[in-house]
Amino acid sequence: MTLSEEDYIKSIYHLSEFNSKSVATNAIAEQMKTKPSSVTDMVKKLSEKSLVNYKKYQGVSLSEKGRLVALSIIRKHRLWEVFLVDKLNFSWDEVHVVAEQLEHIKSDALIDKLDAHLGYPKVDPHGDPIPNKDGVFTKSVKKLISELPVGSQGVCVGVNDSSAAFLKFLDKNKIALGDTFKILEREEFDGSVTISTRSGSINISKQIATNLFLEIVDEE
Amino acid sequence: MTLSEEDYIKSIYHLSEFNSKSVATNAIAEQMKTKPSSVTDMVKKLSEKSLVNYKKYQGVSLSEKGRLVALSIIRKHRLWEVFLVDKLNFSWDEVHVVAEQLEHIKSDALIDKLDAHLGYPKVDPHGDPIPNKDGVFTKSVKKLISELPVGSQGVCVGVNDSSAAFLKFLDKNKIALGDTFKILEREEFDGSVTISTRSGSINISKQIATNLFLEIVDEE
DNA sequence: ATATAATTTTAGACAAACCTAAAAAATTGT
DNA sequence: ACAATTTTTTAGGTTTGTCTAAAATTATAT
Ligand SMILES: [Mn+2]
Ligand SMILES: [Mn+2]
Ligand SMILES: [Mn+2]
Ligand SMILES: [Mn+2]
Repeated sequence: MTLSEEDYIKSIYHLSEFNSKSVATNAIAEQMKTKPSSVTDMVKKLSEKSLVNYKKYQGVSLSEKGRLVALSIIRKHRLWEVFLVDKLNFSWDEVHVVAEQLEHIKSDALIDKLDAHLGYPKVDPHGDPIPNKDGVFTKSVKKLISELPVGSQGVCVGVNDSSAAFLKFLDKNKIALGDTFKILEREEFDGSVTISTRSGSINISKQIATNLFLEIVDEE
Repeated sequence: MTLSEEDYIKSIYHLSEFNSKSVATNAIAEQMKTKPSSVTDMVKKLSEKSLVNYKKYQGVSLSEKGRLVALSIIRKHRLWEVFLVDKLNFSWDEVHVVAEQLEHIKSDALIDKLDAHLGYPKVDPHGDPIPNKDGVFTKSVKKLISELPVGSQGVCVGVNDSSAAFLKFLDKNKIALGDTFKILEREEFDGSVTISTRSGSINISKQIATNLFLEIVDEE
């Protein structure tokens, strides 16, 4: 598999991660920052290799084989992110671009040993699950703050957007994974939400609320 | 710089490391496992970029700019090798192929932090020096066993051949970097050498003797 | 010195991954 | 229903790095 093929496979995986339907050529082009015609070329090649299901004009979806390839790249990406943060002291907003390169290094022994060296982590620095060798991972029961009712309380376990801009914003506002938040109030007008934190309560915009995952704590 | 350009630059560096003359097209082709015509193409491109000095039919040599590029890749290669051996418990015969990929990862911050994480090592697992950021490294005063007179005593500090086959041979014969050897006898007939080790004395073939470096210990 | 051999370069092709422009198909609005 | 718009594909080209075969140059041997 070439680097480019791997990035396309990963892109298709992420685009179909939640809606499960087939992915549009234009959507892939946008995510990969290429032109739709380039996507068509690549999709044909991936189809030849039985990595995707493709019929002209009908969009594309990963085959089981393609899904496993995607998960093995995602496994590598996230393990490297853990390494960069835990061992090399990168901050969580810097690791994505580097992991984007490291994920393509080909060596099973390397990933096995890296996994062991890191103590078999289950999630990456952004709270995303790390699949095991066989592509198995536990999808945690996390919900976006924007989708939770007022009164909910939970631990912040992940971000929906892992752009450096968003992560730096969180750092600046002293919001980190592992923090416990309670949803105090939602403003119907603009969708902003007031949450309680260790250091008092703050109001976060709707955009922030749609990018922060909580794992609900039972309120007995 | 593309991955391929980097590998060519590194190859030219290694081929001119000791003889200092210009490097032949065929020599590069052999090392890179490509055809001479491919080398000519690439050498023209590198010449365009002022990374090498090249005149038709006259061979090629690195420019100062090219030399610095070579050393920065070698720095990355060797730092990754240290990481693989020291942190991930690879054996010294397994690391070269993986480092061959890792050396092309582009991130200055990554290499700086890796260097710090490893405690600023001066040599790689094969005894080869690690250049600093500016391409400076101390070339140690090591000599091949085959070039030393009988009676010399020194510490084994490096290998000339880092192929897995040779390194495994050394492991099997309990020869490791850091061991102290004394050259007891040289057989003129076949160039084999008898050396004393901790565990007695052994006879090594001329081929082995031309691939092991000693750093001479003053014999006061 | 000159024929022979080896080395190096050129010419022309190919695959991978991208592009632009135009054509084809699907979707949408009235 | 069907015209307009959007999406997707096709056709044809480019760049990078490779190849084979042939030509040019340099080195070697008698
Ligand atoms: Mn990538
Ligand atoms: Mn991540
Ligand atoms: Mn390499
Ligand atoms: Mn080495």
